[in-house]
Amino acid sequence: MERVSIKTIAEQLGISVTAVSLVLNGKERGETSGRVGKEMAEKIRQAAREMNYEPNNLARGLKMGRSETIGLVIADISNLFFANLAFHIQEHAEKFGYGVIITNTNESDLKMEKMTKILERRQVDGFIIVPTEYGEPYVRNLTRRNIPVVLIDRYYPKLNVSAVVIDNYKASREITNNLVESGCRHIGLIIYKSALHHMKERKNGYVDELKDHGLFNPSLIKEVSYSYLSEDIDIAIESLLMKDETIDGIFFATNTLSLMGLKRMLHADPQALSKIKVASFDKSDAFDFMHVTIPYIQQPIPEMGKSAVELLMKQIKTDDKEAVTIKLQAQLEYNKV
Amino acid sequence: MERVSIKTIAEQLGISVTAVSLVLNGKERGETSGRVGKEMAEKIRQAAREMNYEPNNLARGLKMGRSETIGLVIADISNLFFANLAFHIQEHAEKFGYGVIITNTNESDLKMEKMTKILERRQVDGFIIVPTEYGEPYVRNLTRRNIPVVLIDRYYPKLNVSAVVIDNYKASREITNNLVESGCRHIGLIIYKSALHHMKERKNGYVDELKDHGLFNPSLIKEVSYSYLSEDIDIAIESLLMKDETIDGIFFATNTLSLMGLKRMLHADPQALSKIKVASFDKSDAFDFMHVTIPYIQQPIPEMGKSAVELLMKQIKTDDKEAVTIKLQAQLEYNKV
DNA sequence: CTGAAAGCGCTTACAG
DNA sequence: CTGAAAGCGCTTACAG
Repeated sequence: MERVSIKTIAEQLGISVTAVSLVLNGKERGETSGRVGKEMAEKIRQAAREMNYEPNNLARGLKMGRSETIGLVIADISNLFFANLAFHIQEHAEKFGYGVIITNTNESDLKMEKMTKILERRQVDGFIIVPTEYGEPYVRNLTRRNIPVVLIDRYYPKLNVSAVVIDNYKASREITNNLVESGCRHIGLIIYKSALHHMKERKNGYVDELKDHGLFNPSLIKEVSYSYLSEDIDIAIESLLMKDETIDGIFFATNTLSLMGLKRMLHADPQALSKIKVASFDKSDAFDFMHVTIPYIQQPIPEMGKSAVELLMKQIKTDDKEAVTIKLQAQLEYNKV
Repeated sequence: MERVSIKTIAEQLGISVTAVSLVLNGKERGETSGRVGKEMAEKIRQAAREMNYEPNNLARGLKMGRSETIGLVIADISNLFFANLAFHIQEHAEKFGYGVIITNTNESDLKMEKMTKILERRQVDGFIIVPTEYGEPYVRNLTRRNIPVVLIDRYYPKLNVSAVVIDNYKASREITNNLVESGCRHIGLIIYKSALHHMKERKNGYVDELKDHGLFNPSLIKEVSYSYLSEDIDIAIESLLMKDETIDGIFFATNTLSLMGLKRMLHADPQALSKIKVASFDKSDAFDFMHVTIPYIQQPIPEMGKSAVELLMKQIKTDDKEAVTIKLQAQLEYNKV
């Protein structure tokens, strides 16, 4: 059971590898390149089938200078939001005959540098990256060398790179407004302490919306750090619940934050949700089990994945390296009570 | 900004590519192959650094016949269990300098065939596969050609292939017994209708344990189909809750089933959990928000990923293709109430 | 200690 | 209509 290559087939049939390659790539009728007779073409195809020929994509990639592989750099594949994103990126890449190598950064810029380097060695044709805090230089390093890159979910505003994001500021205002409309007057925010632009936008949306209503109170903003998440959330919830009896709403800036925050809230006070209305960015499975309405921002994950792949493909297939930022619409939705 | 190859460096330094390759691979002191002088070696390393040389893994893979890539074939990356598994497989593969290409089958055997083929063309050195129902021929097709394969989470009992699984039968008995011990007498089972061995084991564990207690009632087993999941679960819950007033326990055979089943249960009757005790395979985030104790089987996901990678590496690096089945211990755990 | 050369499996410009 | 040959970027047996 030897490895069967194009050469094996050629020898078997007593013809040239050229003919075999041409036919198997459907180029036997090409203009510039040679043509192969109809019956010979059929013979080749049959032989390939019989011998279970499978092309070697490594060799093809080496010759063509294209690996037909996308490097996906995300924060953490075990986070449901990113897992969903990865799923859709993959499904869509497949339609272009592209494979996806997934790597995790765990929100570390050092790992981001490492992962982009590893993927580059593997000759990926382009990158889809969920950029981390302080990871800007590594993205710039890629684009400077004209390597196709599309950022997703987040982006660096000062960097001229294609990106697929949602309007975080607008979504944040919208959901904050929703809390206000439903009667909340003292709305806390639990958000990551981060230099990332989308976090700032979420914060600004909340701040501006509350200011417009004359309800802004900076002491109700609790910033937690990714590295000490569990501890910080405990403290944040504690301080919002205990120290401020008037609190009647909490906006969680991500699904992880809402999941952990809700646990802590309900642990501290099982009746907390009857006094405090909760809203969140992204959905969590747990929402469907709360007995109160929870508005959340539903990001259009399938479209985000699709757009990112398409933007990247355009960069790969053409020389059009112009940076395009696609802002998709997020929806305000509610859990089923 | 031209692509810098080993040749570029060689020309720059006026030496042979042999020397450059040897040094950059740390083989300048090799026994059989040539040796390179110390100062020349240093010069080469420095040039590589200065020129930002990155090796081309495609070329290396083609020459070596190894791509240092693992093909991961799972059912669905957006399922939390598999996402976690993928995460740990990746983290561990990285330690061996291996990358992971992830593909989804969505539980379809046809996609399994397609994905293994695609990954083979990409010259992956081995496969880690969560096998689907009726996917046996495609796994056999790989092993027959001596391609390294490790099955994970599930396996085909008749196929002699390495696998990393847990003792589903035992875990199922254990958790069923737990329900019995806590007083349940009429325990329903909601499980996938599937020919997959691990599902049968979960079912058998439940059946045998109940028989031992004289509590077995076949009409309490509800098998749902993957393709009509939502509808089937509705029907199953309906029939367990409505038609059988005596039911006092339900064992869900996977986390997806328990998540959807719980939603349906609580929708039908918000007080359902005070009358019916629930147990599950695998944890769901929602459990922490239930106000009752839910025992669940915690699979050792990090160890599963680690073992699978190690088994595969052994197959790849040695000629030892002997099939090894690793059965890991699952833990019975509880949500925090 | 060092280099010329073959070859991994492909694609394709070039020459018949 | 068809084939011989070069070359993608590596590694390594072989010969000096």
